[in-house]
Amino acid sequence: MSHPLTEKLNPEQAAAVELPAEHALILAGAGSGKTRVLTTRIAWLLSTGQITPSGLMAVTFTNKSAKEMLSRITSMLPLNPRGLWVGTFHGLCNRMLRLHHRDAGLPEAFAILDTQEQLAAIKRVLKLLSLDDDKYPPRTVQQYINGHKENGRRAGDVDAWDDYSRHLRIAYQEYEKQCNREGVADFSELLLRCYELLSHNAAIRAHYQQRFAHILVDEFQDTNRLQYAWLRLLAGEQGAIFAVGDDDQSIYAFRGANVGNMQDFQRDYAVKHVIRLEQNYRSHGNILDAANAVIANNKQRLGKQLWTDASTGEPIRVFEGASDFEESQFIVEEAQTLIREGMPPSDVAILYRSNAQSRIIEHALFSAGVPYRVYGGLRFFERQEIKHALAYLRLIANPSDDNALLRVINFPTRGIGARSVEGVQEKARLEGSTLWQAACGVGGRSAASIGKFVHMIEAMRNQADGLPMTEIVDMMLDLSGLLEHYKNEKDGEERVANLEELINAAATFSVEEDQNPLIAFLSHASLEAGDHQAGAHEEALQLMTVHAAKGLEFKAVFLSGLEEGLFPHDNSANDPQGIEEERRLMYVAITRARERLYLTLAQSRMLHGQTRYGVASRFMDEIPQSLLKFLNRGYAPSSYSAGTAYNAAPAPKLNKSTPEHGLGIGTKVEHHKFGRGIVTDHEGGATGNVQVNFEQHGSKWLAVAYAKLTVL
DNA sequence: GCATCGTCCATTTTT
DNA sequence: TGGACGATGC
Repeated sequence: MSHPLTEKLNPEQAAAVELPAEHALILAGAGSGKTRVLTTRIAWLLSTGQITPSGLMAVTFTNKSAKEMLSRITSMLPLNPRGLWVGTFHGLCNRMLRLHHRDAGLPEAFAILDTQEQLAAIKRVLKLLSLDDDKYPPRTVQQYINGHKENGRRAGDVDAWDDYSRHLRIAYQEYEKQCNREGVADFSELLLRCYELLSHNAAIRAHYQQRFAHILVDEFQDTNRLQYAWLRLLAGEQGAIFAVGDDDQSIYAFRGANVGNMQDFQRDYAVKHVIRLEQNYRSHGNILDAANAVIANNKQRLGKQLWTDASTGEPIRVFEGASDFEESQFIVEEAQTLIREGMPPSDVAILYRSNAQSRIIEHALFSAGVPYRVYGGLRFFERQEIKHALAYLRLIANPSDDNALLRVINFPTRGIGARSVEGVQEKARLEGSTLWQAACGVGGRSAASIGKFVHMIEAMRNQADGLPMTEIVDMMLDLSGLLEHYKNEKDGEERVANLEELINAAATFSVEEDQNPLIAFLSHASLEAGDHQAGAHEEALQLMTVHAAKGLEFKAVFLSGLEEGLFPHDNSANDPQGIEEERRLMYVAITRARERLYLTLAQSRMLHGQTRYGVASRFMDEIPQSLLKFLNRGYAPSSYSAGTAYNAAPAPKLNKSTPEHGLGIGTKVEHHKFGRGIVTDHEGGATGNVQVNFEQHGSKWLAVAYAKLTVL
């Protein structure tokens, strides 16, 4: 007897959907239908009457997946998505903080600082404290602050043991004060503040604990400690947490994600229900076998093995270019062939480990006239003109927002120079007030221009009251002179168009009845910076980093730059944890492909202005040779890295000539002890030394006369 | 206030 | 190599 909702699911999926109202951990492999399970679970809970829409919460990391989840739920059940608490961690915390802003100690119209704005705010703090930029780089301080917040620590909770750490703590402390004075919250603040709201306020905590009988979490492996603590607080004694995740796809440790939360969750709640979703509906057999083989090398795993009903499919194709140029060339030609044979360009992805690799590929694509789209560019709400417009809107909502004030006090220019601004800042510092308060009472030389600015903002505030959102934006663009400014600017057409698009965005933005539209719109702008660029679904090749590809799938995938140093990246090479994360990244990359996978690498690559000679990635060797098909001239089956590669196409030389001993850069050699390697540098002629990058033993300098190197 | 020059740096990134 | 950012000069 199965429920209609679960009829089309496999046994594990169905079992997960129909679990009792108790804590559960679903280990969902790549392509195993985890979103489907999550949304069907929600629909099942609702349609069987176990819960009402207001009794559940579903948390995701990105707006995209939150939207996806909502739309899938509403397609299964007739529901008003408004009442559902489905959203991102940040979005849901924001929602709670707005509802209880007084208890949370925040002004109603608190602004949300994005990463850039937080950095700007930190720079101001450092300046105020006269902390040296070189010794205390703003970015480091930012990481320090966010790191502590993500572990639930306020400045007062932080340890300091020497001058340096004491200064960092002071900076954190001052930053906290400044944010409170200005009524702003950064991203991690949303979470921490919400956590504190729940932990300090028993009534509010009890309310939500009673309300949310079911809490469903997507991408659980990406949660940080604070998010986990927040979930625990919300669940309380009665709430059931349904956590879905894949430890093998944990690739965000560098930004605080703690895979350990999965084990902690099992332990903390003595989770009885652990279900593995291992049937993959995405990729052909060979691709899955490769992914399984690679990830099997990781020690720290909860354990999973993907399988499929699909056929073995094609072999995985390997191409090794003599240079990065040749590699790109190959990718472009091959992609063109695929397209010619009828594959939709948007179903072909070119993936790389780091953004810098995209340039040469883009160049090749551009030269060949192949349309492509790079993910990860500037997003709508991050554009300069939009940021300026938003700053005005923020001042309307909350004039204490110093960040916003500084951004636009003299933009468009209105005769308030750096000196005048410093004057206001000094006054504010002395009075312990916000810039706005200081600006209101400014006298002296700059009084006139600053007074005009103050009056302008006040006029906007007065006019905005009661107006619909579009008219507020329209009025602001007019009174501020922003639109005028960009209209007069040469090449300003696109910016003008973007500002007009902002009016559109305001028009299509809908708010719930009890919300202040301006505040809601500003939250929306901060929390959903907007899709990367227009034209997401254009018929074009898709270029992106492996990180950005997580969650996506393509018929054909080119995975480029498979060299030691790049993938796995040098910076992760030294610690086992780092290598395991890189390997998970490799696993994510492989499992993006449905039917065809290309692995490409280059013997030489331009990096930081210098030619580097690399060795094939260790991850290549972890894939069984039987799954691979080498497209270049024949490779020996055991190891095809440097040593066994073809020796046609001499590697491009630096400005060094080949020395007498013949061991020029790029020569493949073998050493009796270190094995195969490739010459990467030399000095001192025939009696001198050569630098060899060995496959197994890394880079070494050797004396030519003694080393007994065999040229391969 | 803006342009230009030099210096420094160089995974991955959503909210 | 090239971009981003800060200091310098008009």
